[in-house]
Amino acid sequence: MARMSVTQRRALLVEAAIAVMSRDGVAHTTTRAVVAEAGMQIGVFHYCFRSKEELILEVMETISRRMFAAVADVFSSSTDPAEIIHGALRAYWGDIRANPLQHLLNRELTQHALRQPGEEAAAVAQYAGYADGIEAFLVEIARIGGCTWRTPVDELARFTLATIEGVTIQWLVSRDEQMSQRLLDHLAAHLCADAELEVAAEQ
Amino acid sequence: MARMSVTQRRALLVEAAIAVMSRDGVAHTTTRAVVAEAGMQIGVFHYCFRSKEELILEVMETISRRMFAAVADVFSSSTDPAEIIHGALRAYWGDIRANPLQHLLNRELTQHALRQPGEEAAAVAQYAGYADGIEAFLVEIARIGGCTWRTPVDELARFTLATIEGVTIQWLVSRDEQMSQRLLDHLAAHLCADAELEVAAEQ
DNA sequence: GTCTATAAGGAGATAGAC
DNA sequence: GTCTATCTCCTTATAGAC
Repeated sequence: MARMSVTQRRALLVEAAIAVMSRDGVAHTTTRAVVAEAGMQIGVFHYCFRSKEELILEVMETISRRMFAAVADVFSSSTDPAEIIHGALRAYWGDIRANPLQHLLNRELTQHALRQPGEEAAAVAQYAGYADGIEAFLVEIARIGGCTWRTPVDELARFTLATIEGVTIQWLVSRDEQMSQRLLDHLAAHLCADAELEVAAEQ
Repeated sequence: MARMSVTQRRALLVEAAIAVMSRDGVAHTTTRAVVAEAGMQIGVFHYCFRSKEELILEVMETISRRMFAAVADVFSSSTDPAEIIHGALRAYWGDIRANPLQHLLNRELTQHALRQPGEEAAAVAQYAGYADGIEAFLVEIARIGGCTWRTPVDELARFTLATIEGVTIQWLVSRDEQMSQRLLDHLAAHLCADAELEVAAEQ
C-alpha cells in the first residue's frame, strides 16, 4: 500500500469504523472489518491505534462533533423564536431521516462507554456537550428574538434534550413518521409557550 | 444437580441472565457466566434454550413485564390528577434509583434487538407496550379525575414516554439527582397543564 | 512504514458417557 | 435429564520479515 501518514490513516480508519459500526452495530464490528472497509491490511491497525477501544473513543468524538453541524446553520433563517425552533427541529429531523443508523450507533456508543470501566467520562462528556449546545442555542434564540425563558435555561435545555432523544429512539424503533412529527411539533409548541416577550424598553 | 423441570430451569436461568447482564452488560454476558450465576453446569444451557438469542428474548419480555409492576399501585393513592401524575413519576423514579443497571440493560436489549436481523419485532413490541401502558394510564387519570386531555392521548402518551426515557438516560450518564428531579417535575407540570376540567354536568 | 503469520484466549454449540 | 469434554470458529493483539 502507498505510504501514508499515520494521522491520515487514523482519519480513514475512523471513517471506515463509522461506516461499519453504523451498518452492523458496535457489538458486531471487528477491527478486521474496519481495516477491510478502509482497504487496508489487518497489521496496519495497531500502529495507528493503541487498541480497538482507542478507535471507538475517537469515533465517539467525531460523531458528536458532526451532530451539531447538522443544525448549525439554522440561525440565518429568521429572527422569530418560533420559526428558529421549528427550523432547528426540522433540521435535526432531516439528519435523523438521512442517517438513522448513525443515530442508532450514537446510542450504542454511549452505552458502550458506560459499560467500559474507566470510560464513563466519555459518555458524560458526550451528554454535557449536547446539553450545553442546546442551552447555548436557547440563549441565542432569546437574544435574537428579544424574549426570555420562563424556565431556567439549563433545565429547559436538558428537558429538550431528553425529549428529542426519546422521540429519536421511538422513531428508530417504530419508524412512525407521522407520530414523530407530531411529537416534535408538541415539543416546539411547549418551547414556544415557555418564551416570554420582553418588555420593550427598560430605563 | 437435583432434578428439576426444564420450565423451572428456564426461569432460574432468566433470573441469572438478568443479574449478569445488569452487572456486566449484554455485550459481555456469556452463556457460561449465566449458568455459573445460576449454579448450573454449562451443558444444561442448550436443552433449556435453543440458543443464547432465545434467552435474551425471554429476558426482554420478563423485564418489560416487571417495569409496569413498579408503578401499578399508584392509583390507590388519590383521585386528583396532579397527585396521581406526581405519584406515578415518583414511583418510576424510585425504581430507577433502586435498579439503575436494570434500566441500562433495558436500553441495551432494545438496541440488541434492533441490530439482530429478524428481531426488530421484539423492540417494536417492547415500545408499543410502554406507549399503550402510559396511554391507558392517562385515560384512567382522566376518568378518575373527571378531566379530559387537550392533546390527543396517544400523542401525549408517546411524548411522556419519550421524555421519561430521555430523563432516564441523562441520569444514568450524569447521576445528577437534582436535575433529574427538576426534569420530571417539569414533565409533570406539562401534563397537568394539558388536563382540562370537564364541565360538571351534561344534560 | 507495511505486511504476513501466528500467538493466546475466549465464544457458542454439540457429542456422548452416565 | 445431567454433566464432562471438546469441536469449531473468530477475536484482539503481536512478532518479525521486508
